Amino acid sequence: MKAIVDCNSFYASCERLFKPALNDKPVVVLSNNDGCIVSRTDEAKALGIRMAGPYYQNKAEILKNNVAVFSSNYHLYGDMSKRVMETLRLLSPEVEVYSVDESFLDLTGIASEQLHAYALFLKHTTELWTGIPVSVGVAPTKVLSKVANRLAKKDKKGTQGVMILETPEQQMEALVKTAVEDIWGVGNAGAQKLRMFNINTAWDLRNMSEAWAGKNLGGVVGIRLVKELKGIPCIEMKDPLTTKKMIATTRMFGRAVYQLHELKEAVATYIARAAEKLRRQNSAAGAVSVFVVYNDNRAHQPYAPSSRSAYVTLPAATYLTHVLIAHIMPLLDALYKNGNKYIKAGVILSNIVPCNMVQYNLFEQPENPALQKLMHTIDNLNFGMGTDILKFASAGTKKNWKMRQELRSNRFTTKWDELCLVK
DNA sequence: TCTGGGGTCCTAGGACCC
DNA sequence: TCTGGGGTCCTAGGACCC
Repeated sequence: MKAIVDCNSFYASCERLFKPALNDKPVVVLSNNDGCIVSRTDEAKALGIRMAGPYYQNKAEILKNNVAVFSSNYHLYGDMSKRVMETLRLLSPEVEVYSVDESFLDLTGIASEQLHAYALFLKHTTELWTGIPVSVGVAPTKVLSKVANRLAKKDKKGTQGVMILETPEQQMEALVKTAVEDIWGVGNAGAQKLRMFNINTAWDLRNMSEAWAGKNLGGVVGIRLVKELKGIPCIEMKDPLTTKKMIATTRMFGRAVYQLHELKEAVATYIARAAEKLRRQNSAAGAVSVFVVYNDNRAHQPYAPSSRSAYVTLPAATYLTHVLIAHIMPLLDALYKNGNKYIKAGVILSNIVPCNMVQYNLFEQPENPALQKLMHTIDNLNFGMGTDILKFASAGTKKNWKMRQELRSNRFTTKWDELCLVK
């Protein structure tokens, strides 16, 4: 059996933790640039505030109902996430961190009659140790455990935030109550197609043949999905040591940018951030691409931006920030068009390899060990003393293109000067 | 005025090889 | 008159996730 432990309204719960007066009150958290609503408490959901809805469109409703609003505070959420995951690792031998707010646990070896008590124990211990409320779904497959988790979360009183789907009867009851668009792995396109075939619930889909799913639901993906719904595991636990195959840093600008030198500053900053992530997993990148998003002046549609991108394969894989910058800047020169209004840019590192396996050739010599040490030192200083204590000159110093975050709470758990004060 | 950021996996189709 | 078949590798793009 597998469990999924999922934090309830994770970002909003992190904010509540340091403002207990907000317990039982509606709270929402916004995306970067205070653009969209990305986390809502049950009270905010009950007001009809939609997930991923633009903030400005919900502002009236938010003001009227006295909803507490926060900008994203990734220092705080990242640190709380780490605490939750560390707690789970102490309680269970095999934990796969699936996202910032959820993990799969392998429950092999726990007897049937113990499952419910164990799931409750996971939930209570996590909440006691971290202060973050969670829901737990348990089932033979990952897809079914997500079904269980969703129902547990929807009916917290009735289920105590825990649901086990072990017997065929339990599974049928849960699947009948789950609409196709609420199944993990079924998106908008898939749901529409299923509805056309008059397949409306997860139970309907479970009863289709694998051959049908293979033909109509995207080949192997569809077959896997139907099997998982039937209780046959196809999506296994992932090795926690796997490294990322792609590393991206992309941002909307806080205000539009017109000048090439500003665009270059922003992109150099993103490269530095991406290279940091690369070094953290001891990898090197063999290719890098850059893209810019802009509104040109002829565009009459209010939100119909265009984009351009460029790609370069490096002579040898590298994790050195300045080497990456040197390869990207000429691409940016070529992409830039004077007069365009730039609203976003990003870099994507790919062809990622472990840094001790870099292939050199006749013309590319291995990195100088001194440079390796320099990167290590920069990373350590930036980590210990705050991001951007040390940086490359090409990243600029003014950064007036940086994103807006007007409603950010304190970084209570990661900055000395922002600790919670107790009178 | 105003709509995020960072990932994974799969498929189709082209280039190339013998 | 008549012009194969099978395989691999790579890339772009779509769908999906939180």
